[in-house]
Amino acid sequence: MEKTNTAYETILHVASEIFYKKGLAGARMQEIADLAGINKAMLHYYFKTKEQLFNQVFEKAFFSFSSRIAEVLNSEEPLKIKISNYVDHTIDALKLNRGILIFVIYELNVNPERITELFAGKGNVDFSIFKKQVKAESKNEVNADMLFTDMVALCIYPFIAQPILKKMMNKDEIAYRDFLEERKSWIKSTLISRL
Amino acid sequence: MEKTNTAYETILHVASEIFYKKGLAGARMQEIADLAGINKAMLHYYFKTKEQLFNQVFEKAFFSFSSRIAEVLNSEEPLKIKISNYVDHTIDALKLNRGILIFVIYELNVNPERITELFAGKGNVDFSIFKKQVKAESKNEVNADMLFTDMVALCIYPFIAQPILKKMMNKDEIAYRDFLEERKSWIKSTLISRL
DNA sequence: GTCTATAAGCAGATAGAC
DNA sequence: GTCTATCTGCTTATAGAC
Repeated sequence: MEKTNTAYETILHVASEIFYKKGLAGARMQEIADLAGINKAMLHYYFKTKEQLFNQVFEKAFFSFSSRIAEVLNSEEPLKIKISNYVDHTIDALKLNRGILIFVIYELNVNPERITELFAGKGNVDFSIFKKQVKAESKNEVNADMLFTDMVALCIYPFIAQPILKKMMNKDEIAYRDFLEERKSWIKSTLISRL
Repeated sequence: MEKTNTAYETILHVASEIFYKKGLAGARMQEIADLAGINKAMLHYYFKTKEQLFNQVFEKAFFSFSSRIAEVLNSEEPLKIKISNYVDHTIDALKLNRGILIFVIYELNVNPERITELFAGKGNVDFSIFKKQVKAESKNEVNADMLFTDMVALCIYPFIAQPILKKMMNKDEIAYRDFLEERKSWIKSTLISRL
């Protein structure tokens, strides 16, 4: 599929891969230029500075997480359906690309002030809706903060610790993918048993 | 190698703080020297290269996690006690220093080959003991891989995502610390209900 | 828009006196 | 062990021709 991407988009794409792997300080403009098939001068023509390029990459990456969370928290679905959807979508997405997860976690902690900036922008998540719903749809007066924290934790941790868990549990690539797939129903049953 | 020097210890300590915050590529030898109260030449006298210093810092940080996990997995305690101890110790330790967590996660993913090296060394964790114990002490034929993954996930995620969770849940420093404390019993009850 | 060449500055590492 | 001065190479960024 030969879609003529603009140079701008091509750069953003390859820059993502480099920044995911090496972070802001470790990435090299030369390497990004090489991967994009242009030279450094052209790269600086499209993005004045490295930081500027980095910011574009980060915002895009962050948005891919916050939008999914916002979707779950703000939709009209019943709670159990919401949870089930979140688990499935998150695990499927991270199976395709877990590099983005480490990247966002790291940068969010290296530069936490950025969060304020990003949260002020569009697509804000409204936690109060979720809280009300938990109150209405659970029988056990579940703490919504705990439930939400668990939901995200159980889904993303196996990707964060993937290299070390694979090693510890002695699983190869295929066995680990099966493990991740199995976790979907395991997580759902854990979360729903709390309601 | 004789490493009983005070300067040696001081350097390792301040280097940790810098590397935790900025990673290998982002850290500056000058900054480490300044914080340690020496100059760059002296720094290179004690640690020939930046990588060498980094490796020492990383191994120490990694060991602080793996030793606690090994302790839990290999001890003679009943399963429920083990789990309870792990939750308490992990949350207490991370309350004091969460920077180390982000650091280890990042470097473990940036350079996963390092794991092989470290796992081959001392203090290796033996997962099979834990597996046998779960089989013996649980009534529901619980999947030990899942249980272990959940245990770690539920404890460390609130520290990984601390800045963003604080923002989302609208908690200040004190409220967040209370939340973390509350999680101890919440997590234990979640895990034990699975057994 | 695209390129070559180069400026400007920084960071890791060493030489060598004391 | 400790210091000053310096080397060397790399990296971002720009100037300017086409």
